[in-house]
Amino acid sequence: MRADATRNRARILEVARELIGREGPSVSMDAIAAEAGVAVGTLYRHHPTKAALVEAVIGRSIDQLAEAAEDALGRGAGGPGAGEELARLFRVVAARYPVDEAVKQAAGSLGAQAPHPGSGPDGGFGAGTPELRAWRAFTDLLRAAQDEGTIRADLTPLDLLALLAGVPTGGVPESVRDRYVDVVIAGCRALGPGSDQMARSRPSQ
Amino acid sequence: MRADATRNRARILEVARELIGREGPSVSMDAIAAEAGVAVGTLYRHHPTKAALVEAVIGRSIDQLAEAAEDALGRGAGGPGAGEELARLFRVVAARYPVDEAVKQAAGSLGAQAPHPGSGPDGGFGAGTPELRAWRAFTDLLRAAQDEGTIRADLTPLDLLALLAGVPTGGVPESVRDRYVDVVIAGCRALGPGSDQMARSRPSQ
DNA sequence: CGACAACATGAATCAGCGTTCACCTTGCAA
DNA sequence: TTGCAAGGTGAACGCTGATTCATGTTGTCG
Repeated sequence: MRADATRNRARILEVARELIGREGPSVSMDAIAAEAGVAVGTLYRHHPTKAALVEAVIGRSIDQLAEAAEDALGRGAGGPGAGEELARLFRVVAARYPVDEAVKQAAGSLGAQAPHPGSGPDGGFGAGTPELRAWRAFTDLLRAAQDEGTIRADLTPLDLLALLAGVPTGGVPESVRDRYVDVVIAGCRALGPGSDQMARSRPSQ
Repeated sequence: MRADATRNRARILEVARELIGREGPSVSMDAIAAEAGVAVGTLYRHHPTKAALVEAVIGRSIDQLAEAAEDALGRGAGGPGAGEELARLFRVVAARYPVDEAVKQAAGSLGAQAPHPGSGPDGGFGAGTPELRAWRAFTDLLRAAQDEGTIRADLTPLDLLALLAGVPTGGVPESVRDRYVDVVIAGCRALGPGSDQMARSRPSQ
């Protein structure tokens, strides 16, 4: 593949992500092309259709989300901090999401589409894809938090994604957004006895 | 006003609400007109623009939401059941929302748009509108729940609307949806014993 | 340095959608 | 019953935006 092609491919994805995040998935191909400094035709060389481009952007974002989960797992695994790491992860992702509305919607529909009963351990991703590795981290982190009793046991990874996606972020000031995240995190905490202990473990950001 | 005009006006609103709920605010005016059994021109006779039509639909929905709140207030006022009534209200509304995605978005952006500091007691509605009466019920119900210590004191009515709007409902089976509502409600509950201090720092309407 | 395949260009095409308006229909008051 | 204004109709217009493709440009390999 030619060098300029690779460069353009990267820049297109980057610009597309920013514009889709800022103005929603309805940005025109022309706008993306202009911002990227290429002609529309170039967009179509790398992505057969607009839907494909959007999908590529979303895929990359979900990938990054899962990688952050892998990081968190690395820090919180084995120890008692799984729930805390999950909360931190929520904050990080939510903070990044304001420029990423489209991804939110995608994540939400992920939770909607996947057949909850038998979605399997791979979350619907093909075996061997880079997503799979990171997705597993996300799943494992959740399981660890549930095992230690910090997070409600009846929540699936997809539930978490969907809930996270539901946090209203569009145009909301940071302080308010944090409050929303707080609420959702608090709601994910395990109920019943012992929950007073968790009151103390409020996300210390 | 002629009889058939009134009939059409009602039918248009009804159909518009259903279609917007089912397919999002991007349904074409032609589709609405066809489903309602009228010509496009008739739509424009009653609503000067598409945005106006959508706004009318959304307004009616928010109105109904607030009226349900008034009901709940009637049952839970004065007594210790304010928080419980609020939870019930959440469930009712969330159950109705699956056919009402557009309203969700609108409610969410409501929370986003309103200048949180000084949005006043009327939630942005004009004085004297039917919305105002019902909106107040919603506000009062929340305040009652906060005073009795059931709901976090730092949540405003708009926050509740936004959070409620955030519950993913699109294509989600009822059982899952209920779980999501559970999480959000749980998150809205007042925190541990030491947190009642915040009651005083409630944003003053 | 060629030469060629890969790549980029952007005007043209096609489709959908909001909106308008000149022209019929019809409820209803006189 | 009749007149007519309120109401309804739907083809036409203008615009936006996705997609194509004939043509021009440029990396890169021998």
